[in-house]
Amino acid sequence: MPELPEVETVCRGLAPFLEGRRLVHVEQRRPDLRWPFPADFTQRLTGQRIIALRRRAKYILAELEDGTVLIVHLGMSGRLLITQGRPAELEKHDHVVLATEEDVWIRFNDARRFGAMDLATLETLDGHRMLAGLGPEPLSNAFSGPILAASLAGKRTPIKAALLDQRVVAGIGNIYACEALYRAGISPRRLAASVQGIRAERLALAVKQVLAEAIAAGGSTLRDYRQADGELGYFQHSFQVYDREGLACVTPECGRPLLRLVQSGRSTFYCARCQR
DNA sequence: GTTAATACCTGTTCGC
DNA sequence: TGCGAACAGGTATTAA
Repeated sequence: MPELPEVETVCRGLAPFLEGRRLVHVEQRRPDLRWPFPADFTQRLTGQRIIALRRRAKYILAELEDGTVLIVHLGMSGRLLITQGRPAELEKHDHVVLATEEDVWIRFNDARRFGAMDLATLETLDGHRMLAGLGPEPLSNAFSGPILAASLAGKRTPIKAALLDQRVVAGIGNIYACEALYRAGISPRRLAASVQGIRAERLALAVKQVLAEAIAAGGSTLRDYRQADGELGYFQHSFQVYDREGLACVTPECGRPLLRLVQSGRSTFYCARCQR
């Protein structure tokens, strides 16, 4: 389930193989993922040099030499597989295949097809429907306690749901929403509007810490990608509450069983004692 | 205008 | 063992 840290890890892992490289092969193997590909998708990419690879929220952005920007979203099951040389055979759900002049092959594999690819230009990027309206990058100075508090003011929805709202802060998914709330000691059921002052400060800090630690953990797995055939998209990371229903709260003086509840159709994991 | 529910998709897990 | 139901979840769309 790629959230911001996983996407950042994928981006960093791909950059050495793609930045400054020319795409000599672009193969689109079905008409759509979550949405249809642009009609001229392969034509606009083939032969282009990639100038830079970067991330915005959960999107990977590849800037091409003519100003085109390839937008990639991994959805929830999207993976990018890197091989030196053409793969002997493609796997099921390999939907897009790219190759560089250096004979590096990259496959976008996405069983559930919640992923997406689209094209924009540097000029139209900010207004692109996938990117317009995104909130601040949580790891940047554009995100802080006061900014979060202002964004939550008046919101009559649980704080958990608000954290998943990409307009409030970009890049957080279900897992890191749970983890950040646990770390901040805030109940997922708390009204978003009531997260102000010191609580908003704690939550903003928790979001930054949880994401930064996950990126650091992902970075340590990148070394392995560079050696063996790379599968970018997931990495193992240990969570304090996510998917730990019934297990003991890790806070030393607590140890109570963690609970699960469903909020707007999503599982939330939390400790009723440590989170208020 | 805001918030909640639903659709999309398929591999995996669980209960019978 | 086999089968079907439930579940996972990011985001656009629809409903309330």
